[in-house]
Amino acid sequence: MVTLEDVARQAGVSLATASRVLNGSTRQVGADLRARVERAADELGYRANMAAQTLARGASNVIGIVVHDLTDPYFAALADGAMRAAAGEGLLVMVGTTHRDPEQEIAYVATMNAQRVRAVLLAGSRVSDPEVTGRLRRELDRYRASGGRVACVGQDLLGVDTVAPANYEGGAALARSLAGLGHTRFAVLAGPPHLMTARDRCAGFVAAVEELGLPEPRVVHGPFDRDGGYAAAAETGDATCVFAVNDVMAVGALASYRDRGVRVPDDVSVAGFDDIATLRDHVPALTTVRLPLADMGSRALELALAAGETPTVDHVQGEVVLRESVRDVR
Amino acid sequence: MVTLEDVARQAGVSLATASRVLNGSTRQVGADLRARVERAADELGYRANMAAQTLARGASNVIGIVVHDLTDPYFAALADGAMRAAAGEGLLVMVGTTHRDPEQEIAYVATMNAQRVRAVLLAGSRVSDPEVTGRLRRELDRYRASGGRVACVGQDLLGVDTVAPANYEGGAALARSLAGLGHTRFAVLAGPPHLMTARDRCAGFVAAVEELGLPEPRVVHGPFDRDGGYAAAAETGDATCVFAVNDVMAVGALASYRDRGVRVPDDVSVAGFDDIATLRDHVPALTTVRLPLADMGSRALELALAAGETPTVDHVQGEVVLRESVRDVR
DNA sequence: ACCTCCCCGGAAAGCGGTTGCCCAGTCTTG
DNA sequence: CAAGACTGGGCAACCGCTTTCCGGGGAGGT
Repeated sequence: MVTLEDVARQAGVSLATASRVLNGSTRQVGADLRARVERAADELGYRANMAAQTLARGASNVIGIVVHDLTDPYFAALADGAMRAAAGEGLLVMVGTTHRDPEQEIAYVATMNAQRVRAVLLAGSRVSDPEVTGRLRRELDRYRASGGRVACVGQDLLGVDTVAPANYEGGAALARSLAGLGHTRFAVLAGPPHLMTARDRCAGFVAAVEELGLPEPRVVHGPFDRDGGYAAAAETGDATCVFAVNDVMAVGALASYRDRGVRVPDDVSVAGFDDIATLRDHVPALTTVRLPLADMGSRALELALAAGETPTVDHVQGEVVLRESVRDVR
Repeated sequence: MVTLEDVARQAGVSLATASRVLNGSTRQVGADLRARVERAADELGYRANMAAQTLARGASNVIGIVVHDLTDPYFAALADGAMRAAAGEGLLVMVGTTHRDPEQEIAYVATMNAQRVRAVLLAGSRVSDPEVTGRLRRELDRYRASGGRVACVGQDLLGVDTVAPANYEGGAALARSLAGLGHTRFAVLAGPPHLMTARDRCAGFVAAVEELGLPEPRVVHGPFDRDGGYAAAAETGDATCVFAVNDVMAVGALASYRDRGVRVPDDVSVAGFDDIATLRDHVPALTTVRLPLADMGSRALELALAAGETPTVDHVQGEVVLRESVRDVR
């Protein structure tokens, strides 16, 4: 392991000079010494020890991102947006995946605190359990107390900078669009009852439907993933239009209908939420609410890095995208 | 920022004792002192500074993963597998995305070396440019010279532990299966010419076709992504069966045919490679070569962590999965 | 010719932990 | 009961780098 000292010795200069040459400094170093140091470093294959730099400088150039599941394209897109933004700032990214375990999320915040990362981004839905949220919040406070910055994508209930997708409004807008096509009997594949994102989307949808004076949608709960959508789709009764609270579930629902010989959109219309890029070529093309996921990720990083006294909440609107998975029944 | 010293002072013990209580050690500490330290740490909200620990211990508990693109489900699955394995070992993961820029890949290796990560996993196809590969290799050697471990998913040309999907054999097996269905006129959406993974899959396919005495497939190059597949599909001539060297391209090709009114599989059969989970509900269901991506990711981590004198190369076979996107023309 | 100021090099004090070593007290054990 | 074996606590020397402060020497001013 070659250290700065080795380089300095080989170059015949002091540690200070070598440090100034190799790792940036306001101070100038004479051209000849500078060249000597650079040559020595190159010959020896020197790489600065970042742990030492972090310790000495008291600040690291790493940020942390905590997501539920990288194989879920929703989080992948979010993470990618944040990582591009981070790369633009010269920051490295440390990623944690919780696989939807809130305890893991708390543990990751603690770990990233220990890493003294510059900022932590929490992506993914909060759960409604106040006890868990409280513990997470305490852990975040502890981190912020020592100078850490935090931003969150999802619900605004941690008292930190947040990029909040308009889940409720998106659900409502979608409901109005679908009703506009003449649908009256709706069902919602609502995901887990405690997951805020799922709940808000569902609630917005249901509220809008009722506001239009239409019959209350049947709400079917289940897991938030493809298989959850598949299973829940079996219980949509006589609804002519089904809203799955995310695209991945919607795709599961489509598969379920296909397997059972139910035609989409002829027999039943299906809509999702998120507009996942990987799923855009699905047949039938999925009606959905588009969220600018990559932008949301990079925006979250911006928020975290900006000084911000009082927490900013960025509401981002979704855009209803009507595609062939829904039928105009007027 | 609360330090160990603060905790020690508050607990009225020495630094050494506090360290032994809080950050594990072979040495025992008396029950009363232990309790005092723990209480103090909790009251103060102490979190060990990992940079300091890394420096003092001379080893970090972080591993690095370098992928091309997280939003590509292939890499997401690989990364997820590796991350699960890492979590099982109590390791944290630092992720770098190169967006297919080989220079970025080299830069990330340098950075992760600086971070003194325990191991680096390089996922994603190597390119055939020997100059770039040489520089990457030198950077890796530099890292390994200082005790770093490296494993790679893809081609075995860096002289490190490698998980090598049998791209050539997979392509060949697929060709034989398709020929077995009676197809004779093939085309290959071959991706970029310099990308090893794409090249191997294509080469295996072409070789098997020729070995069967069938006419040489038409090979169309283009980008390795969805749009590349879409564009290339326009140039498949009179082929009755088209092999896209990955699933994402295949989906692009399907979209292209759909847009042009070419029916799949009636007019043309389409096959991909990888068996991406997110795409399994695609219609028509994609014939492909299944790769156990998550396993490959975790296996790569294992290889990297194992002591291994001479580099191990793990060949992983793909499995042809016939689905509706190909037609039996016998 | 002298003084000041600036520029650049080096010595050394941290940054926040870990751990080898010494030491006092308590336990065995012959 | 003396002597060796443990136990558990603390001191202090690092780990590799940054940065403050000090000093020497050359340039510029008078």
